[in-house]
Amino acid sequence: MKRGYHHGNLRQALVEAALALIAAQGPQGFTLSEAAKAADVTPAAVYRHFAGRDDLLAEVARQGFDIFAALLEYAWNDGRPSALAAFEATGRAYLAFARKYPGHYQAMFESGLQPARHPDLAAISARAQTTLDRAAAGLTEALPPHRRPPARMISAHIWAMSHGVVELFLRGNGGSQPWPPEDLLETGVGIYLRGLGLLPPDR
Amino acid sequence: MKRGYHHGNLRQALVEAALALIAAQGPQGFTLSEAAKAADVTPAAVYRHFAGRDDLLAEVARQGFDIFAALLEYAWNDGRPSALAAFEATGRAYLAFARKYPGHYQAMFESGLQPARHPDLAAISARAQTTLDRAAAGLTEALPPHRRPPARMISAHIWAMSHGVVELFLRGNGGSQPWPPEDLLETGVGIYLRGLGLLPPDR
DNA sequence: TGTACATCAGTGAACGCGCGTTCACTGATGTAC
DNA sequence: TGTACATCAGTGAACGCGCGTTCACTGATGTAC
Repeated sequence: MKRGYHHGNLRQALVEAALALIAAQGPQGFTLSEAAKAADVTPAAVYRHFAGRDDLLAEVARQGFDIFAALLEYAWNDGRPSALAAFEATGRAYLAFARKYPGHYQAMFESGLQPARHPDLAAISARAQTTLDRAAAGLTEALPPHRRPPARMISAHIWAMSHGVVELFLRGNGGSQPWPPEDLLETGVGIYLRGLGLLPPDR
Repeated sequence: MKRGYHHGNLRQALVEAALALIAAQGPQGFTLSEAAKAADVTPAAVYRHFAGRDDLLAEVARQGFDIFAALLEYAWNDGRPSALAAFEATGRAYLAFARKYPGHYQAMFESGLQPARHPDLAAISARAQTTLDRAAAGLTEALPPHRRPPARMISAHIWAMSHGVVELFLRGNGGSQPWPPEDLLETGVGIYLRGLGLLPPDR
């Protein structure tokens, strides 16, 4: 793509360069200078669009949370066709996001940046959390109140298992397993739902 | 502690300095130079004991896997007093290890070093994996064969949930939750075991 | 329609810093006689 | 028991490198008249 002195959309080009670097080398393999070079621009030019390295990284994470929340909401689809089916779709969407957007995922969960220092980040990540909570709440409505755990607890369990599968079996930190991550998550969530009493105990 | 020209046990002192740095600042916050400084020694002295930065980090991880495998084996205790109780103890031991040895844990699972490049590391981590597998296998013996999932799959599920709880709720990457990580893991594993048919469905 | 000018995105050089690593060396330790 | 000497753990200075960041600047763009 030709360009002259002015880039056109350097801000987004830098975000995408950062994404590629993170996806290829992990969140610590990303440097401001390399992102600038990948965008065919001097490192100093970055400062026209971001306050510095951390700010660029935060923007990557912010866009990630945006996509993440949208994907989860789409998968949840207001609990249709059934709370159970929608819940399972949400779990699958989690893993699909991690697989399809590895740069975003790592910026969000493995880059070590504190959401406290970027308030908009905390807000938008809360949106994703809310979707997970709603999916869990919809699920538990089928349960009699006396054995209905808090929705927030269920979403935490599912989130933990999903995140664990991503870190250990998608990223490979847990060595190789005989099953693809998708199958591991699906069976794990299935057993868990059986334990909640939402799936028949036998097979 | 007084010391003269010779340190006495610099090798282990460097490992411990690295552990403290990793625990305090994450696996990327550790540098060879700072570890040397913490051990009150010139950076060049490190090369008397390690091939370089990566080698020191790998030794930290190796010692971590050693402790980890031992703790899991101790908790499993050959399936006594019952396979179920021993399995639950193993799950608790996982989280206890992550809490008590944060430097080791991060070096093992978050430092991004490839076990392939350190063969002894791969071997010793397989030992921990084997303990988890055995615990899962002992557990499933109580199940009728027709609904007995592979032990390796069960251990992968539990490992994923445990690791997820550590990363999200112990390290704080998942925001704050109303429950301590220990409770989240305990309830999550409980529901999962119910789903396997190993705990009574009601309460 | 043409020109003067304000705006501001990107340049290029420079900075101080900490990193991992190397090298010739020094001085403490412990062993042989 | 005392001395000469080999061993080798740690020193101190230096290296090249890439990092994030700053600064005065330049030149493209688009608007006012």
